[in-house]
Amino acid sequence: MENKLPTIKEIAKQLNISISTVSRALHDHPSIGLRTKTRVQDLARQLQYEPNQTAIFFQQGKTFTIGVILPELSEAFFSSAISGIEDAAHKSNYTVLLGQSHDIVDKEKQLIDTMKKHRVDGLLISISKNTTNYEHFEALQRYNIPVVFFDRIPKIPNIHYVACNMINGTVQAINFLFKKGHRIIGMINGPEKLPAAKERQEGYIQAMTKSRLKYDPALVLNCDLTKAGVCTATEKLLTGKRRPTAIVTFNDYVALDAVQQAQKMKFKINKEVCFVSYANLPLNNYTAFPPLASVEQFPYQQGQKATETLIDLLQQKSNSETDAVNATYYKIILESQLVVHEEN
Amino acid sequence: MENKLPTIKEIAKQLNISISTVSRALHDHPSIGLRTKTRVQDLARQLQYEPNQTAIFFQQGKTFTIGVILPELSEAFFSSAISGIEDAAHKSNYTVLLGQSHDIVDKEKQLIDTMKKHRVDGLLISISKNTTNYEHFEALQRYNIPVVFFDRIPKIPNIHYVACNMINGTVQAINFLFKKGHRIIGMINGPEKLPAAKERQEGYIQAMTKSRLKYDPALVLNCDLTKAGVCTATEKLLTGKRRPTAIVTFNDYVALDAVQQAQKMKFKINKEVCFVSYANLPLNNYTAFPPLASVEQFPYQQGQKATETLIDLLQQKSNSETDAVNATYYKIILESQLVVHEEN
DNA sequence: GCTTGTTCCGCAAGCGTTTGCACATCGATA
DNA sequence: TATCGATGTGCAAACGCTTGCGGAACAAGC
Repeated sequence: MENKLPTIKEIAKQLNISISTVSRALHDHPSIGLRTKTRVQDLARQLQYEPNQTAIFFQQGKTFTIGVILPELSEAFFSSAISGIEDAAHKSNYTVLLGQSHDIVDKEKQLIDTMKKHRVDGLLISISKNTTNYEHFEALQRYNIPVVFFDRIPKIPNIHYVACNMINGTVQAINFLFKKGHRIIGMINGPEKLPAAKERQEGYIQAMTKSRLKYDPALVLNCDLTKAGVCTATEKLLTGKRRPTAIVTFNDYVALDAVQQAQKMKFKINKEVCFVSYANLPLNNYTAFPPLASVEQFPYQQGQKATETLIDLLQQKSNSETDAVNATYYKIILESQLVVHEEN
Repeated sequence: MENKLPTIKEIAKQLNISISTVSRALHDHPSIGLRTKTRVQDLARQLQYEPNQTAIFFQQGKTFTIGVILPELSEAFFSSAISGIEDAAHKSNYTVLLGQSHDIVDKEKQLIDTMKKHRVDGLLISISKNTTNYEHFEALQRYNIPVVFFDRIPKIPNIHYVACNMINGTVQAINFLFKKGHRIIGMINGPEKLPAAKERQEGYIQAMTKSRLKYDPALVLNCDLTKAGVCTATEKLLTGKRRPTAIVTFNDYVALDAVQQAQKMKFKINKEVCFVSYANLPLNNYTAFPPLASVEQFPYQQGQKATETLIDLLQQKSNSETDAVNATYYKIILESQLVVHEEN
């Protein structure tokens, strides 16, 4: 029951050599003779020696850890993203330190602090939707710890980020509906201030004008994404002057709520009104009236890509000791993509 | 652009006092005079001093980090669990180091190694379903790093774990169906070797015998949880000699697949055959024929509880330096609970 | 005046590792 | 024989922080 873990010092003592020799032997340093090298390695194995990473972290000023801060781990989008992050990190021998903000700004700040204290090498952040002040992010720059934002991105200059272009997917969605003969197309969007909502609206406008349908603001409704909000919006659209025959909804859950509301109003789904949405969650395979199509945002890939660029950044940093204020900022945009569901 | 972060040494130099005084001043040590204490604290603030945690981790041999290893981050159950874990950890000022095994034994081993190297204070593990050899877990004991298993628990003695008792929930499910008049009740279970499946079956048998219904093994089918497997099982049950009027399924997804298959076979759902399942996922609110009821397993709470007991363990450990081989092993069982869905 | 007790502070060791540099040994070369 | 590369090894500093212990300075008590 030797409680103390073996150290190189211990090995050195037993072999009557210096600790530096042991260290080098364990690292296959060329200047160590074969004899001693094998002696050291054998004893190390026998003692089940494992280097104390905390000492190494400390000594090297590097932890091979990347911090991840996101709003809600249990949300499908983020749990896919974190999965991609973990996989990518693991591939490059990095480890993931995790924190969720629950969309609370204070907790977000706390987490950044914790991460800073833990001396993470870099940070991956998807910001809380209530964050309006970005000082705590800018502070990170001064600490020289690289950040890559993803999905939810603050409106500040000179940052790295990975995001998914919703405009393109939205255009695809509208075109899809247009080809099916729809001419009056509504949209139940998210909260106005949400960037994700703005992009969807922009795509909507682009596609509508390009299709020579006029853009009618009355057909685009913002809502708070609660069930009640969605129902209200649905009702408003379906009882409005120009009743849409198709509705694009902010995400799959909104679509489901909207479908329910439409049914309650005795509309025949897919006959009198049909839906298209975002996210493409697996549950679409099971619901009674899934949206006809859904815009996939590739959360796993976003997480993966964000991690890869962060690790890139870290490697650049350690290579160029010159610290050549490498003022290139990665702005990586994945394209969203419309997935049309089987029509059965 | 001072790249170097301030250290206590820096503060000491500027104030012309020793670093030990600075250290103590920053910790409000009683033996430091008020004057110097405030001087130090002021300068620290001004310099935006932050202690280097890696140095502290190293020095104290403690990282305030707990490692979490689970099979799949993007699965609803685990993402809820990790959410509970993170919340509980954060409350006690611990941070979460994350890894997913993807149910691959080798990756699980690797992760344990990484965690060990990172000198996590403790470990939370839900084992890969392919893990049959438990040596790598037992090795942890020798390193004196406490482990709390949750949900998926290895069959080895003397471990701490948190789990959810599925027997009780299953009994509730069967009783629920019994009260509704069902007398022939089938079960589409998971893979035979899966402990979760065994428990469900045990609950099934208990409830059936207690209700004076005889236990008919032909009514309990194992499947591999793929869509095809579920369909086969469903078909077999519904064309069998004793056709069940109700079926308990391994989880909500299985229920949905089974419902689809039953419909394909022209059975009227909820009339000729109805379903009860496990997990109680939110998607049940949206599907055409959700199970009548679902056994909730409280993943968030399981994660939370596991984290709390782990932290308990850690505190005991640091308190009793006596290392009084505290041979009490926590075996915490949460009760699952049947949630009956609105009948509308 | 001497002892005793406070109050405040510094010295230095130690945590485990890496690494620049110096040094010893030795066979080979001039 | 003196010089010189190799080749192999050790010394010691450094990373930033905590903490046991010793000690200076000063006031109070006898």
